[in-house]
Amino acid sequence: MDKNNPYASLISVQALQRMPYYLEYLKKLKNGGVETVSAPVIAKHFKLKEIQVRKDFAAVSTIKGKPRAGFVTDELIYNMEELLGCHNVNKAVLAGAGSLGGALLSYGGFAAYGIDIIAAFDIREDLIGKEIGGKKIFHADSLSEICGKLKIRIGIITVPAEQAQTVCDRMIAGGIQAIWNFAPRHLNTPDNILVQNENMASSLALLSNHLIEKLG
Amino acid sequence: MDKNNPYASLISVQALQRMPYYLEYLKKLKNGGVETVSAPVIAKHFKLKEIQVRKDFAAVSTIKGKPRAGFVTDELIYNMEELLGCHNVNKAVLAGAGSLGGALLSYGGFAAYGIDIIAAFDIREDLIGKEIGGKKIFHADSLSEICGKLKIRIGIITVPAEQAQTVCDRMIAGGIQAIWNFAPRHLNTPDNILVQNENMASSLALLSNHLIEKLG
DNA sequence: AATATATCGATATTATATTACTGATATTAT
DNA sequence: ATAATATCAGTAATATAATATCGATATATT
Repeated sequence: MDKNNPYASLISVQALQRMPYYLEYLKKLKNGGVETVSAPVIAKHFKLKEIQVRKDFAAVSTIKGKPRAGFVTDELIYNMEELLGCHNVNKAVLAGAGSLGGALLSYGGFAAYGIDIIAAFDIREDLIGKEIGGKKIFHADSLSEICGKLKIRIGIITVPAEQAQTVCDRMIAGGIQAIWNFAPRHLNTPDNILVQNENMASSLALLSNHLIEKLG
Repeated sequence: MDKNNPYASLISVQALQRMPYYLEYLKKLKNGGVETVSAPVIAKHFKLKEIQVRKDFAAVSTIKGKPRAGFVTDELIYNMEELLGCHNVNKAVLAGAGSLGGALLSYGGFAAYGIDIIAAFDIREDLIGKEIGGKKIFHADSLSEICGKLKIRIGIITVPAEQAQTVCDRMIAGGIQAIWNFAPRHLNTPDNILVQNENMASSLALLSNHLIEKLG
């Protein structure tokens, strides 16, 4: 849903999405004392073809593998982390502190990907002023202003579909550059704003369809 | 991460993932009294090419559009819902009633996609016996047994990465056919089990990478 | 030291998804 | 009634991603 964007990089979307899996596994291997790893080993673990793994590794950096030994685990990890921005820190805000928003606020895993949620917003008076996962909740009316002042670049939308566009507009007014949209609705945005959709329904669509094919 | 599966249908994954977006918009149009809609109109709304929209529509069914008028909104909706299994009901269980699991249990949107979560499982004693979103929480030890007895076909995994494989094995032992995996780890499963991964890190990978390309 | 072998990188091929093209057709306008 | 036009369906072309092939090379084995 978010093709046609002018910021597409050389590495394919599919390859990028495989990276976090590689990364997690590589870290596990490293912790186990494994210093080098070959494409066939990784491929077998993930049930992928070894050529694809090698291509993916080639895409993250210029490091080369050695015949018979494979790749240096540490180098792969570092380069993947670099590619994924794990070494940067990007400040983000979250709009919609409901059940999903709350779950994201409580989730500790974003730091590893260079995302730091520094504040949350909602319109429900009973939530404002409270904290979830150590993040304070402000009134949505102050969204643009706070984003602007703190130079936030990433906005996370976890409000109901009906409010998604409004929140999106406010984020953009506040200078947000990238939006991670969990609302099941298409967002209308200027071309220079990156929208990354995370629609449960899209995922369910695959699951349901597969089930139908498989079980009738 | 879940290619090479023998149940791939004729319609592409990408097209399938666009369907929920179309569906949501079509329903909105229908509520507004719109009886027919053309590919160019839909394409403009989603910033897609009209050819792609037409191809996608052609993929969901054999219904044809009429030159100048377009497609009958109702027919499109019905056929998409059929494709996505919205008219079926598939029972599901969820393992891991933490913040993300809890959010999913509280989420009301699954019914629209034919998924009915009937029970949750966890290992934390303080959660067992309680309810979240009207769904009772049982001890994870009884997972296989209950899945088997109730003939559950779908399992949702929202446990931490370390426990994901164990939970997955139990689900399969209980006869689960399809797994929706939110744990950031690859699951090792027999070929006849469908695994649909929903990895936040994969999504973040795209977001981070785009930000780097765009903002440095 | 010579040979075998696992793994590599580079290039070529195939498969899949997207986009373009062309002629047909139903509605609207003249 | 005729002409103009928006939209369609079907086929062709292009772009992208996945996979296969092949010669090169570093380590291990004899």
